[in-house]
Amino acid sequence: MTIRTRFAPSPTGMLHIGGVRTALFNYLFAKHMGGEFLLRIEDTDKARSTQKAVQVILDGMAWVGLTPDAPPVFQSTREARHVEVAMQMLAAGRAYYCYASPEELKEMRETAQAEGRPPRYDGRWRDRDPAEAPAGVKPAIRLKAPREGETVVHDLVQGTVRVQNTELDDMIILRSDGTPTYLHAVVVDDHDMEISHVIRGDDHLTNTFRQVQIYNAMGWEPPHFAHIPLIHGADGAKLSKRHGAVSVLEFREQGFLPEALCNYLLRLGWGHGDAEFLVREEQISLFTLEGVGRAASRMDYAKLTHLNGQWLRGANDSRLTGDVLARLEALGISADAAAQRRILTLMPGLKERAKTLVDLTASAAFLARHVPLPFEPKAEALLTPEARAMLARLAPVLATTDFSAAAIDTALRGFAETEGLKLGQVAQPLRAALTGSTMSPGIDATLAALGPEESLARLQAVF
RNA sequence: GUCCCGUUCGUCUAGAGGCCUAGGACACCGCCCUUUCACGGCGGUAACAGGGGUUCGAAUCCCCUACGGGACGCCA
Repeated sequence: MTIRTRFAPSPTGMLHIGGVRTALFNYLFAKHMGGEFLLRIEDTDKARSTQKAVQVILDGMAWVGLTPDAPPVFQSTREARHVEVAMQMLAAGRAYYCYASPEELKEMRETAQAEGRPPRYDGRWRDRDPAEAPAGVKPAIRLKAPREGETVVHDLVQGTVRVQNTELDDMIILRSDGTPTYLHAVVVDDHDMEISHVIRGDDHLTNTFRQVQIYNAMGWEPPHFAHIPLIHGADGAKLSKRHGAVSVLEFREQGFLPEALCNYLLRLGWGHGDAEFLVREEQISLFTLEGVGRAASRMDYAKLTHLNGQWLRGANDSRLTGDVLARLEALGISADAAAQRRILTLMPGLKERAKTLVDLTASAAFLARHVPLPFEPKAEALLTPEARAMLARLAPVLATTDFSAAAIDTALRGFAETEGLKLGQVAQPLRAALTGSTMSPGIDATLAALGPEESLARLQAVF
């Protein structure tokens, strides 16, 4: 049997980070098993679904590198099939028309709650002759669920979970307007798409019992289920906007690399020994559902940030430079060809110090600026009259070097010695004059990246 | 209210009856490295929710309690 998983988001306008994790688990499981990963857009709620919202999902998936193995399936295009299956169930006596009004249903729920019973449909049309149907009322179609025994789900994460059938009621599969309900559509689609493993958030666990009943009614083999815990915010409550970023787009804007985000999301609720830093290939070979925890885990932005720093350090310099350039542009700082070269040259030193692309951009900005440099207060303070005089003596010394990092380092050490200064006493004012800041990559590398003309111009500006 | 699920350092986790004096990572605190800031290195603080069993022996198995989460729509 082919292993086939799917990620089935509804287009609500954003791709939630919890959804990304669900998608990642589906993807890794499928790849680990040598199977396929599919995408299904659950756009049956016409009011909420827009082409733009769909695009957000597709872009987000592409960004995190979770490419489905087939074009996405749009649930809205499958309505006729959902109806067809409902009709088959009706014909087979596994479903029935229900003419109960919304008011009746509301009343049913309220009295049940008041009596301490679970709020359930009482099955009043289950065995009634359709001839008794009230005139002019369009019926919904309900599943004729078993009333005795229990329904069992062998969940690959949660273990065997069973529920008494008396706890379940006859769910609606087709609304009175003829449209399928979500629970029904999902079952039909998963069956038709030949999904072997349904891996989804554990908020769907209780839905699963009802879905299994549909499989049973149709005589279909249900897929394997794996319900993974949800992600919570730092306070333990369901992750929401007040906890910080939740949409993948926000993480992208905040300067996180997709690799880092995926790495973090994987480690959230899944572990494999002491492994922390994992590239996609390792993720695929190591991922199993047995490693998935059963408890919800809390989002920890600090750890994500740390991981992002690690990924940043390992990232390709020209890739990072490209991103930094785009971000500088967005900040209104345009980098000419020379500035672009400087950024690329200094990138190894820059990325070592950054945690996010936002940090990285901020630390690279000085390379694109021009002579009246903006100075941070601390940098300004370093440029005392004595320091400026010292830099004036230093400039000609530097000018004699070939401006390689090594030559600059030698020259600086020699200069400090003749001046009777510690290296730091030379380097810090120098750094301030060149960068406008008190921190930067090594001063030798910084000088080398800036080049002789620009470096000397910046020094002259503070004499 | 009813049903379902869960509970190891602050957080993410390792741990499948003796290897646990409970390991790693983030965060935090020291020290080292050092031209700044980072990185890196070394060290430290810090957890088996509580109570009963079972067993020679329990973080690991069972029960109860507490707490947390989820689900109970003609939403998805």
